[in-house]
Amino acid sequence: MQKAAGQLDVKSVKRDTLSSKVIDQIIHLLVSGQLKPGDKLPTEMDLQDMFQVSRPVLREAISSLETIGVVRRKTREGTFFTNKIWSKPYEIMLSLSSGNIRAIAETRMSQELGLVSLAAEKISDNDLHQLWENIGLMERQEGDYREFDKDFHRIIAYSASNSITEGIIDPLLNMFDDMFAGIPTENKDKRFTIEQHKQIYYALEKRDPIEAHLCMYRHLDHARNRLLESVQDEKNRKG
Amino acid sequence: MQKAAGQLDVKSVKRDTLSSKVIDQIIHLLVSGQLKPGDKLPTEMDLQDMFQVSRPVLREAISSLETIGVVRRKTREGTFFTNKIWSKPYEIMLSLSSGNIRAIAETRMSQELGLVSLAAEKISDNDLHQLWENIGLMERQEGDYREFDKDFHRIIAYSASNSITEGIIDPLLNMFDDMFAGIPTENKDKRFTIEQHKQIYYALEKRDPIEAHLCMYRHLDHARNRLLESVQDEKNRKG
DNA sequence: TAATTTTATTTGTCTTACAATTTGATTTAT
DNA sequence: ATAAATCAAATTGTAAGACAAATAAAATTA
Repeated sequence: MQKAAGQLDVKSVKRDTLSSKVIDQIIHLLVSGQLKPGDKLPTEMDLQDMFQVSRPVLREAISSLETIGVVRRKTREGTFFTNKIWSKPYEIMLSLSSGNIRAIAETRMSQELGLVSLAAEKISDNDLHQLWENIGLMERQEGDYREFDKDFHRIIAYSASNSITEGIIDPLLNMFDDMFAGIPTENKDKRFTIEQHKQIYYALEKRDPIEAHLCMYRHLDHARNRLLESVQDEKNRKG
Repeated sequence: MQKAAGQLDVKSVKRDTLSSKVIDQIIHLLVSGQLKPGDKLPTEMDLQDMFQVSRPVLREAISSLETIGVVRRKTREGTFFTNKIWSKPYEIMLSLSSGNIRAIAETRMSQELGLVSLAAEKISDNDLHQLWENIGLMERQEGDYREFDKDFHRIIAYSASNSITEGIIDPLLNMFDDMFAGIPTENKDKRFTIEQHKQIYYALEKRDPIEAHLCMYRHLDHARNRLLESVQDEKNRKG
């Protein structure tokens, strides 16, 4: 088999600590069907007995699973498997790309292009209605419209109803938006953005995954180019 | 602002434990530019001093960051920020969808459709060569060709060179493949799959994101339908 | 029956101690 | 002078025991 990046880097092989073994065993409760999303896990004391480890080791494992979004804990109430991965884990992951404009832009393109294809198949009439309303609100907005812009993309991403990967959208939109901080937007940008949003809306209305992808690709390609150009201008001004 | 799923679910708001605060502060070392991917973190003892917490709390935080893929640790050597997110974190996240055939199939579609669009822009001549070789190997394979099938998709996904999300592909391909376990593949399936792989290859060779998406969409739509039908047949046989 | 108080459950944080791994320094042998 | 063996040190890995905090549930009181 050809070498894959994930297999080449020895350092990425998971280290065999007790805590990581506990994680695998807890995950196995899901994979084997013994427990399912939403279910309550045994108490820390019970898990300690089951896995025969110390409490700090057990808590490291559970804290890790909470950070990655697979469990949630509440004092006195207990520990539960979640139903979906929320945004914080992705925010943490994406922090590795902090300041890396190209990486953030490309991650955004990759995720949104995939999600819009799925959204075209699954989008509800209510989501379509919300998209149309959002376009109207953005048109009428006098000042900063970027929050409406983000909402447009957010609605589409969540309409794909993907419980594992939808949580990536908010951190991505926020990081992308943060990179425009201090860079003025022009009115022609707004009109063009609205025009592109409408085209995406029409493609989604037709529930056409191919056309939705095409329109979204054009939109995000444009947004990426504007971002890279703005940052280049900023560097030229400061240079 | 319209309600977004991530904001509606109060339980997804991150709890304010000391360990989670330490995570935020460590992440801030990256976001603020004080440290960057690949850099070594201060020792556990130093971090304990910096953040004024106990060692178990500190270790819970670091274990969490290791599980989510943002740091790696080695006894005696120290703790380092990673350069990319590897597969294990995604495997853990995806375990929430264990047994959920539709969710896995849709996640795979979403991710691969996004990654192929990016790959069309970025793919190297070497990757193209590897894809063509893979098609040849798959054609000549007498028995089980599924490993070659996965390799084809793996090469494309990694050729997009996205350090944050590329790690999702291996667990996805494996989970998707596991669902075919016990379901026999027919020779006509193989010929059709090779045909579709070739079309994806040609689109990538042209470096055409729109066409690459279209071909990949057709391929994955077909694979998803075959999976759902096979599982339905299996249920009918057992029912 | 509703409000208040008490109890119990479970997670959250901490201190102290020792173990394990492995890198780097030192000593010894050739 | 160099290689091999041994030792010391640095840092992470694991554990026991204790107490705190949050809060759900039970018991008591009005």
